[in-house]
Amino acid sequence: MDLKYTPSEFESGIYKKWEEKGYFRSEDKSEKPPFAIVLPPPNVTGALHMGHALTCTIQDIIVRTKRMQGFNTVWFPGTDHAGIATQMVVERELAKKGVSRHDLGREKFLEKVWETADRHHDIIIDQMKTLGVSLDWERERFSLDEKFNEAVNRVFCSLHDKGLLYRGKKLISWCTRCGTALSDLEVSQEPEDGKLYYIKYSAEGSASDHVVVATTRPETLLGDTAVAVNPADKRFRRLKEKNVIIPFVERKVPVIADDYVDMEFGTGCLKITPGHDFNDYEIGNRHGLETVTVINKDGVMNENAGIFGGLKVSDARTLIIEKLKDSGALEKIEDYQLTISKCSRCGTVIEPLTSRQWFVKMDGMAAKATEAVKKGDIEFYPRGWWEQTYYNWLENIRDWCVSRQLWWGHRLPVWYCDSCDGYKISSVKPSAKCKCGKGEYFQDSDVMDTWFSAALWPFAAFGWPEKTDALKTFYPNQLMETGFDIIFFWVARMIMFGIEFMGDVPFRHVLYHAMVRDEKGQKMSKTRGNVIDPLETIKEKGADSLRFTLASHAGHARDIKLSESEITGYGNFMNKIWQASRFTFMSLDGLDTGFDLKDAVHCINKWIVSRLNSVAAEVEAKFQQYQLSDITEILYRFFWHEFCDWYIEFSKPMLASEEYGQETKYTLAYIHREILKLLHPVIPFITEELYGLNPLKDNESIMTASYPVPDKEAVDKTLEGDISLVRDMISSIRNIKSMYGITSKVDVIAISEKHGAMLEMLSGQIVKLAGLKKLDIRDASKSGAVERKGNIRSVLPDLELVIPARDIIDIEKEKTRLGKKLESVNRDLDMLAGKLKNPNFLEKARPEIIENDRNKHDELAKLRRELGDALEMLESCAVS
RNA sequence: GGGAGGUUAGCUCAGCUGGGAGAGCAUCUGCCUUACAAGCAGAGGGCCGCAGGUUCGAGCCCUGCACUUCCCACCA
Repeated sequence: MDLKYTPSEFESGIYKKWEEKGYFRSEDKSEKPPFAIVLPPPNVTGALHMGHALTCTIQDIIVRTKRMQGFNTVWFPGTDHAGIATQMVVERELAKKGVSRHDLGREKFLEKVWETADRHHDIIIDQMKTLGVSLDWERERFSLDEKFNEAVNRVFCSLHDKGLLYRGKKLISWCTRCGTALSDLEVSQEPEDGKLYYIKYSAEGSASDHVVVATTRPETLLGDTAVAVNPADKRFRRLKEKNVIIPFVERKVPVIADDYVDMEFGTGCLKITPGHDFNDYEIGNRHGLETVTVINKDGVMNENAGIFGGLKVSDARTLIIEKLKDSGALEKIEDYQLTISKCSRCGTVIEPLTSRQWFVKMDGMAAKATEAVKKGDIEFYPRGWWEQTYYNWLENIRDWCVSRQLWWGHRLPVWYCDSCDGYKISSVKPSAKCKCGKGEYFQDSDVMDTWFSAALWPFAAFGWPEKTDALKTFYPNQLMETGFDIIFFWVARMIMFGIEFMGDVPFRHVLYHAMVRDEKGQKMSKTRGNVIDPLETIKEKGADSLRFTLASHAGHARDIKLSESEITGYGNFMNKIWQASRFTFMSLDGLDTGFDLKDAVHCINKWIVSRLNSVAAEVEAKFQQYQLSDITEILYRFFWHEFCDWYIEFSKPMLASEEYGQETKYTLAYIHREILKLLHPVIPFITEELYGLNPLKDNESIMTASYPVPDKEAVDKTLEGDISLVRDMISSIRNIKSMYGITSKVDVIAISEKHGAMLEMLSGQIVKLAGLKKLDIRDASKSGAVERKGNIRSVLPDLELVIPARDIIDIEKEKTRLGKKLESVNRDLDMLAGKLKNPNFLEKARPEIIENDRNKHDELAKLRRELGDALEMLESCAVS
């Protein structure tokens, strides 16, 4: 065994072994209870980042724990084709060579995309393996594979049959760069400095009369089909049922009254462009207005824009402003802070325009999805955090535009007739002729929103629409672990489709993880240059260090601030585990592996077993709530500050003793093995490596070992308290020695009523750990002969320590030390006494609280007496 | 505009149905004590964001405010 912890030497080998042995496998049919979780499929757009490392770590911890607990555990792997995102990555690559996707053509372009997707896929899988994920690789799927396509088509057709899918010409968000329609979610609002233009529209039949409208998009006036005012606005009464004339296109449009118009804003007069604005579109619908489209899908003004036709939107705007100025129709320009819609993928300004697209009706499914969470069929963790957000979104949901004018994705299973308006929904080309009798069917060239297929993961992954055993066993999944940023994109839609197509929710629990940020709390991004690369980190510090660090942050906060130094810090813990293991193994010569733990009698051995079981119970409780950060903290503390700092130190003389040697060796090996098991889900590599060296290992891999089940019988709180007193005693002596700068060994007289026997048993260790020459244990009832005067004293509950040190004692120092202690005791005591005197407290507080406070009070009172006594003796000492 | 978080030691965060503030890291001091200097031992450090209120008792509950992060939203 190496003297130092060097993870690079064993991590990759261990992973290979796990894979070869098939430890990640799950069974379609099994006697064991199922535990299913689907990995949120990473996009094949690039390499993994810290966010992926976090989600993988969290899921792997849960999955490994469940597997060791005896569940038929499946962690389902896959990657997502990520339609628009991946297509864009490839388009960018091509753009560097000056090639567009249209230059290549659909088929050639898709070949390129597949190449890219495959390349990224391989990188991603390798990265995940490096991190140690225990995904059931044999089940791996791709969201664009053939079987997935079947499932997607099935759902599409079925939605259509149910009347939940329709084709409609509506105003939609259009990205002119991507050349596709987008769903609401794919549009982000960004603040921008803009201008508000005040433009005169002259009234029909009156050369002098006019209205002024305020707009941020003057170029859309070409598509205006009305001007709206508030019905209550007296200023515009004269124009009721009159027309105004749109400049340039000289169109007469009506002045209409609509409550939507805010009298206070701008001029109180609103230009209505139903063809290019969502509000206007609705107002237009209310008033039966014509919709005029002036902007084409390529972002160029069309023939309806008159002399501006053929200009790009931005150029048209500049020119219009110029011409309005020239004609005197531009009243003024104000600076204005506006929010602008942009394509969340490429940042291009969104053009709302009317287009024929496919929509999924959402309200019915949304209601059921809301209900499922309200009823508790699905629970969100952290509890209650995202529920409100989820409800709000579902309650205000709009129909989902699922068609995309992209090439990379699931092709719509829609077939149009080339000679009439007829169409058919079908996964395969319809064999029959169209009703019209003449036409041939051709397939829609559009593809589906990526999230459409993503919404099927929890059941499509297990073979749906076939009724597979896997589906029967693993649906609903037990858990979905993901980022809260895709709660609408993905989680809500999985829930809706799950209920719709499987008749049950897709998963029981949803665990949301935080966003990984840099140490200053800023988002990690390449442009900021603050990215911590998981692979680099693993190479330098090992996967376990990274995993432990990430897990230590996996509480229920929304942000994680990650720093390199922290990962290094937890690397120290890995080394500590390594070193303690070295000690363990080198101490086990002559171990009887058949020893029965129940035969161990030494209080220290019983104590550490008790502590182990207490800790296992704590971990179990935290695991129930997915409080992984608490688990890492508990285990860190237990391993380092109890097992290493105290147990190992106490065990040293015991290991060599004739009487306790055997039981101590066994206990040491046993505790070591059990802690490794508790730690394994978090830090799988080092624990596997060390488990293999533990003579008590009960199988060839810790992955197949059983997770520690807390044994209540083994927990002895009294014993834990007693040992705690011994620890306090040692700490207290160390404290005194440190204060006085005593480096030599000292004598200590310990006076106790009840703890004599235990102190006697542990005297060897106490002498060593506290740095004593001699420990003299006396019975409190017969301690009269102890000379306290002029000696250093320390008082613990039922334990008084006297250090004969007349020659070194510094009266003033000692007075300060004891005085400080007394002060703090007095403070607590006053507080307690005050409480216990308060009739209101005695009357209203819960009895157990009062009882508890009384006990505390009595204990402190005793301490105070003894401290006072000690101080008094110092005084008399000073005098004499 | 609506909604949800956050504010506790220098930093990162825990703090249970309200019982009287904790951890890790960092800092300071002393130690190469034969598992570990990536270590051991000891110590210091807090108007729990501000102001009210409820209560015998508030870091925790209520109200307001400040700062901050994030969602959602059609004010031209």
